[in-house]
Parts: sequence; structure tokens; C-alpha cells
Amino acid sequence: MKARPYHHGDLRATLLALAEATLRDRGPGELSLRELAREAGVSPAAPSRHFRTKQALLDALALEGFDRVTTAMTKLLAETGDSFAERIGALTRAYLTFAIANAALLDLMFSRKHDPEASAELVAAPRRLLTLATDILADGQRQGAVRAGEIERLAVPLFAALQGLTGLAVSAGFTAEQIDESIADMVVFVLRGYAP
Amino acid sequence: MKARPYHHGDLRATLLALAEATLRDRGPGELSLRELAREAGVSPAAPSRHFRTKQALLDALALEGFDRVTTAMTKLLAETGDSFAERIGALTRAYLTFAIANAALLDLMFSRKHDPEASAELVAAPRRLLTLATDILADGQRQGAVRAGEIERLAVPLFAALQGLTGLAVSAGFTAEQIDESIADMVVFVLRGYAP
DNA sequence: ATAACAATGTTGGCAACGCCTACATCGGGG
DNA sequence: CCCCGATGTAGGCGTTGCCAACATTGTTAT
Repeated sequence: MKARPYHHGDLRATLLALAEATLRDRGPGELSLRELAREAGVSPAAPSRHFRTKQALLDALALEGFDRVTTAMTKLLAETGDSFAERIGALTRAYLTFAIANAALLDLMFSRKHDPEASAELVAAPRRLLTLATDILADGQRQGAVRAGEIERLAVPLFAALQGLTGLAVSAGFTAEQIDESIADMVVFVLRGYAP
Repeated sequence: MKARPYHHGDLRATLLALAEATLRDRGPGELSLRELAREAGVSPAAPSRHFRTKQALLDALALEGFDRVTTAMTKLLAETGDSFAERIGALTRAYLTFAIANAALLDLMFSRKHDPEASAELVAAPRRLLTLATDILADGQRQGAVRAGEIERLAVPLFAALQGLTGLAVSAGFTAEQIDESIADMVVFVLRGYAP
């Protein structure tokens, strides 16, 4: 029986979890591979087995973030009614909730700091998120709640408003009440913007 | 006469200029005080006279960015007609133009990495930018182009859309044509959203 | 004039960091 | 049973941000 086995067991997952914790409550600048290794009780060079570079770890973290947010949102949207207004509200609420609970992670996800052509996955991940919204818009068009037009182009203001709202809510430290208000306002704004 | 005088002359301004250049074309991660000093032809510790810490330099850079964008936008707005639609269009165009030309700088300005309470200036700087927009909204209300409501709250979707659009345009690498399209779309969207 | 002074830049050094190469240890498949 | 790939360790290189002590300059007061 060893106090500390030579092999860690699941270093990769442990590192990702520790990294996210550090990211959340100490900021991205404080994230150091060596310190992660220390916290995991492992040698400074061990993480390199799983992430060849620090950026690789950040990319993996971002990818995990995209997975989490898309599954969370698809799940919530599945439990939501079919009306365009309802779905826009659910979309906004879900995204804003995630953004506030994972501000630093979201920053990381959209920071254009990933290597030039990045991993193919990191390019595809945001697209799945995007599709969630374009699908809602397409449904809205079928229901007559959204005016005609090319979906991809119609979607731009929606993305922009959503992404911008999260930034605002986080950086301004919105209270729960302000969040509710801004979601309601945003839904009204979007419904009017897309009305035929 | 000395080839390199002991005193630099205007190290502070030089450092800021070099830092912005580096930021623009090599990214924020590549910004090193020592390298800036090297490029300025000065000893590694010299910058500390003007910026006690690296973050202090970044804060100064962000502040300068806010100054530049607000003056650019106020100037452009001064040359613009009085109609709400015109002013919203000019606002959007001006901000988007700046954002695309100074993507990394804008990132820095809104990165919530500035020290907790930051310098008072860094808190006030975004507010001046914000006021530019709220003033337009207030004018719009007087003209009857904007529905009634508390300005600060009404402004949230506008800020969100504006800020989000810049992020989208930069990260997706919008072409000049796409930029024009998205500005037009955004104006329509906003006008509908605020119509009484 | 000149002495005191604050501002500015230099030198040297510290600890931490990311990353690299070579080696050690484990566990599972021939 | 043994070998081999996967995983972790050891040690080291070059760089970084930051600090303390010292040097140089321009100004200001006497």
C-alpha cells in the first residue's frame, strides 16, 4: 500500500477540474501548470503528458465549457413550450445563467487566443451553440413570428444581443432582479425586432 | 553628444505605443515588460519608473483606448444629423469601425482583469462611452422615436447588441460587405425594438 | 554658483514559470 | 512471462515580473 501511488489514476480530469476552479476564483492570470501539478500532488512536468502546452489545456477547458453549455441549453429548451416567445426567453435565461455562473470560463471560450487554426473541435463547438439559436429562428419563421430573410443573417443581431448581454451582466454585476428585468426586456426587444 | 542619452526623453509614451503595437499584432500573451524595454532601448527595470506593475501599464493602455474611442465617436456624432435613425447608425458604425481596427485593445478595455477597485479613471471611462448612447436614446424619446421608459434600463439591450456585434464581427472576421450589412440590420433591429 | 532634491534609468538578483530531454515505473497484451 | 506503450519523475534551460541598491540628470532654493 502506497501513500501516493506512482500513477495518479486520472490526472487529466483532475487537472481540468482544478484548472476550472482556479480559473473561477482566482482569474486566468493566476493559472499555472506547475501550481496545478502541485495541487494534484504530482510532479511539475506530469501535466505535459496530457496537455503538451498550457494553451492545449486552455483549449480543452474551453471545449468542455462549450459542451456543458450546449447540453444544458438543449436540455432546458426541450422542457420549454413551442412558442417563439417562450423559446427566446428560455434561450436567453439559460445562456445568461450559465454566463454568470461561469464568467471566466465563458471568457476563455470566446477569447480569440486559441492557436490560429485551433483544433477542429474548437471551431465546431461554437457552431453547435449557434445552431441552437438558428433553429429557434427557423421555427419562428414557420410560426409566422419571425419575418422573412436568410436565417444566418437574421441571427446576427440575436447572437450579438445575447453575447453582449452576458458581458454586461457579468461586468456590471447584475443583481438577480436586474437579470430578470434584462431578460424580460431582451425578449421584448427581440420579439419586436423579428416581428414580420 | 551621446548616441544614447541616459534619459530616454519620453519613455512612458514610447512604452505605451510599443505595447499597443505588440498587442495589436502579436496578441496580449506576448506582451512582456522586458521586451518592451528592449525595444525602447532601455534597461529591463526602467519601465517600472512609469508603471509600477505590468497591470498598471495595461490599465493605462485601456484608459487611453477609452479616450480614443469616445473622442472618435463624439466627433463623428457631431457631424451627423439629428434623426434617431441616423444617430443610431452613426453610433453603430463608429463603434464597429473602432472595434475592428483595435480588436485586441478593446478586449483589454473590457477584460475584467483590472484590479478590484481599479483606478477611479478606469471606472469612469466606460461611463462616458455609455453616456454617448443614453443621450441618443433620450433624444429619441423627445423626438417620439423611442418608447417611454427609464433610460438606463432601456439602454441595456442597445449596449448588449453593440458590444456583442463587435465581438461577433471581430471573431468571425466579417468582410467589409458583411459589416455594412450587419450595421444596416442592427439599425433596423434597434429601431423596431425601441419604437413606441 | 552650488547644494539639495526628485525624477529617471541601470545593475544585479530572486523566485516562479513554461517547456524540453532523458529516465523510471507501472500495467496489460503478445 | 516478458516486453512495451502509457504514465509519471528528475533535472535543467531560458524567460519573466518584480524588487533593492546605485548612478545620472534637471530643477529649485539658497
